[in-house]
Amino acid sequence: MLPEEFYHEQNVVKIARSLLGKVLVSNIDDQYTSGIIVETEAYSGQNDRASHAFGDRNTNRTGVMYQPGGRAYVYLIYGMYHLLNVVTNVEGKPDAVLIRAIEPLDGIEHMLKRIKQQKLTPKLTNGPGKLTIALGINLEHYGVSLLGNFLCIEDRGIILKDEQIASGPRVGVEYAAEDALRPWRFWVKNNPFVSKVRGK
DNA sequence: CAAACGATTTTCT
DNA sequence: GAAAATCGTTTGG
Repeated sequence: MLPEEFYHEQNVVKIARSLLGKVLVSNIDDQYTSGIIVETEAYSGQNDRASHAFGDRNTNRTGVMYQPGGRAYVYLIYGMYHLLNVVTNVEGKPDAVLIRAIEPLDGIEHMLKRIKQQKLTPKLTNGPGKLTIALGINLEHYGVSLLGNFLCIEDRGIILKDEQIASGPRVGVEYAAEDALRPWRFWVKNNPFVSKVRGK
């Protein structure tokens, strides 16, 4: 399991890049499931117009981002889907990395059952709203530690070379003015589990 | 207290 | 390509 210090790195973009190839593990409802992280996006605190914490909005919803790194920030989007973020940086610096896609590894049959599918296809986890269903993540896991039983991230020795990693503008943040252009989305090239860009 | 809206996905045409 | 599904958070009166 990754040490607490990993999440305290001050450069959230650096963490987003290095989370690729790590393994996200959930142990929820006595079901052990996991997947390799293949797509992430960095959200950088008060100065990022795309971040929920832009303008120093420390509310009940965004509060966990102000905690020290190493927790999960789970929230509901469009009234139907949960998205999972990894809180980073130190206390008072609301940075987070959105996990957009994973490649299923352990407990695939449990994940298929959760998302009501028969066989393994990229549709299982190739989107931020779907991987949370597959891993059994919901609002009950808002603020849980990534160093605890329910959720954690492991390094299983998967090494990605720079040429296997692509980066570009983030998804769904066109409203964020100049911040929308920042290449803070990272994904593994040619990996079928990376999410498709919406509407194309 | 009421109303609008979003870091998405699926389905239908 | 367009639209619906659906609810906690935010914003305004």
